[in-house]
Amino acid sequence: MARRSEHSKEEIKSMVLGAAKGLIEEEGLAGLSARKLANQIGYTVGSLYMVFENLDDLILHANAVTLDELYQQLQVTVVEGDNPQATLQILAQTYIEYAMANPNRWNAVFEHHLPEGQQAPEWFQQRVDQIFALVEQQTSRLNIDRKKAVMSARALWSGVHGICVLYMTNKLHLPDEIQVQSLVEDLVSNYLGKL
Amino acid sequence: MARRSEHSKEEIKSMVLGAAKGLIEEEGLAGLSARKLANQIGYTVGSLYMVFENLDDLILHANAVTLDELYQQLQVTVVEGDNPQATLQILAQTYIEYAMANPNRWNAVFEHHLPEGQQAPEWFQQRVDQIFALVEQQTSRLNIDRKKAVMSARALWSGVHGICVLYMTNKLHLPDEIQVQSLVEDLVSNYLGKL
DNA sequence: ACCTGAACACCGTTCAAGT
DNA sequence: ACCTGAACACCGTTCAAGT
Repeated sequence: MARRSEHSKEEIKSMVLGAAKGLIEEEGLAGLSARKLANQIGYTVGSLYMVFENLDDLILHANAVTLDELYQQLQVTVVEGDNPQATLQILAQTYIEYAMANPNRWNAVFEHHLPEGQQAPEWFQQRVDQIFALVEQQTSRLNIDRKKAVMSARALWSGVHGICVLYMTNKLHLPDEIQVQSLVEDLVSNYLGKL
Repeated sequence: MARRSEHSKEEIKSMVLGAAKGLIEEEGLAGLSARKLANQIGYTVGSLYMVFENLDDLILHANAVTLDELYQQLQVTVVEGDNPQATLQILAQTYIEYAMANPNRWNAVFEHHLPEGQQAPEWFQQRVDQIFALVEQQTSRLNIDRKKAVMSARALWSGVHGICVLYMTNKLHLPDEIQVQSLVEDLVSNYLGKL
């Protein structure tokens, strides 16, 4: 039993990533397993190791898809004419909207950790940088020097991300009268100095 | 083979939590396992289920110890006479210091997720609230109304936490000339409106 | 009552063997 | 060259059986 060659490596790769997307969406990262993936695409477990180094590599690729999708969504909200402050507000809101719309996939990006010493490969890090770049593009338009613009983008985006993380993991414990959205708005507008 | 009664349930509980602390510290949350824990305390796996509901319950308790320790460290840095702005800066710096000093245990608190629908028990949530309360105590001293003070505490602390998360998981990608500490300082001082 | 040890249903990863 | 299927070394959790 072997030698089927029904699909190219690239085809198998995208079949796996498609299955991974579905599994994470429905059961969370913890619900993902090599055997479940193999089963869904109609191959046996061993086959996964033909196209991915290991599960970590596979998850990294699945998370890259998520980051690309998020980047895409953020990008389309940027309107040329708007001032940077307003654009940053919109970017921040779009970010939590995306997280709330895709909780498990968004979570997977930050839940997943490589073993102790290892760090993510370049192609993955670029996906993260791409998003920071979108923010930096706006902070650069404020009346501040280059270094300050880089810092502001990091500080601001980390801040929005922090609210998102705690909210998504039920650790924010907001009183009912306060919405996450207004918390994000508050953070951004206060940081930028009341519009 | 059975019936030893060498230790009370409470004793076993704290032996397990001690072992868990060590294991997480050295190998991270992923390095924790029921068999390793049992081995370290000189009991068999089944015994763990005498004193904890399951591994999630056990981890929750281990994380509570971490949160208590963090709370303790934050609390001692608050000096009565200082103004709220300065105190908030100190709290924020102490927070990342703690995370950097105890990366794996700090990480475990936020890496750990309960299965889908479940949410953390009251006694755990209180540990999180306790820390927010410390921040709220300071924002309350600013010239703003009650609701704004609650929001500021959440927004500010989430922001600091966000920087911490991305930094600790190597997703911040800071240029060498920028320190995390100055990023935190920047976030807090800008949010509070340049001291 | 306390604890064991074996069992159950799962994991990720490897690799000789089959086509 | 491609893929399988079985094996290996692990998991968390349960529970009859022993003292």
